[in-house]
Amino acid sequence: MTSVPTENETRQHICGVAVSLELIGGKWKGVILWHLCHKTLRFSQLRRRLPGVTQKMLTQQLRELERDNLVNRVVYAEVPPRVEYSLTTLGRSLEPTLRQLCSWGQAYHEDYRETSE
Amino acid sequence: MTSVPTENETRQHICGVAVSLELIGGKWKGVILWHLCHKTLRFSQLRRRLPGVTQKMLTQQLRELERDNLVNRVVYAEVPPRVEYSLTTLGRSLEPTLRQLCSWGQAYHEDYRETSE
DNA sequence: CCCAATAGTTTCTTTTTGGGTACTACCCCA
DNA sequence: TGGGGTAGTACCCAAAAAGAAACTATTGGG
Repeated sequence: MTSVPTENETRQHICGVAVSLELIGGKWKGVILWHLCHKTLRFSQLRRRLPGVTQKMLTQQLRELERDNLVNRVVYAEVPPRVEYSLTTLGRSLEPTLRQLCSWGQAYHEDYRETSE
Repeated sequence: MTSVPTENETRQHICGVAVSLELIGGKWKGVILWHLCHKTLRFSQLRRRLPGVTQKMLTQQLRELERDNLVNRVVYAEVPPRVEYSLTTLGRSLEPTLRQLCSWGQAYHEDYRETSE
């Protein structure tokens, strides 16, 4: 199971790769999840870790991750407000994949700097 | 190395996850690579395996994958034309990651069908 | 002579994604 | 009284991604 699709198995069989990429693709989601792998973070901490993200984008992406059951959002009724984001069990199950994406991407970046420099 | 970034390591250190997702993100690239993991395919074969893809999108995505050194494009000077796409060594190094994305996505799809049905 | 098949390109349009700016509410603190 | 920190919303706009449709070249086959 979950193997490369064979010649005659390509019918209406949902592609797991497509499903995953719909959930963690886009400019911010993968990176958000990766930071939350490390530890629970509040909104402003996450924001500081994502150079260039706007409040709107961060909120939006977090809401979608929450909707997709990858991230927990916990609001503390304090002043100033505190909202903490953490991975759900399902989100945590992505950790090995994120780890691989991270190390592959770093290796790529190191080996292929020349193309962009 | 390639671990979850620690509190005081978050400076200008490129995020591998972001690099990877830039390369394999989008609606088609991951799936294209996944099919090419299995075997070399010509344009029309790939097209049939990607329900809904237009010629334009497929060409465009393949050109980008080629530019990023993940895919080889070999043109045979025949009539009718034949162009074969295969993974480069670098592309092949993504196989474990794609495998994980695939099985994670399939599991997600099976467990969370209820939300969309 | 016309059609089919392959691997595209071109142009136009729509949809999705991302981003800028301003605004809110709450309370503490000086 | 007013500024700062937190976690947002609302509204509008630009850019990028995706898609639809029509067009090209080539040559073998009927």
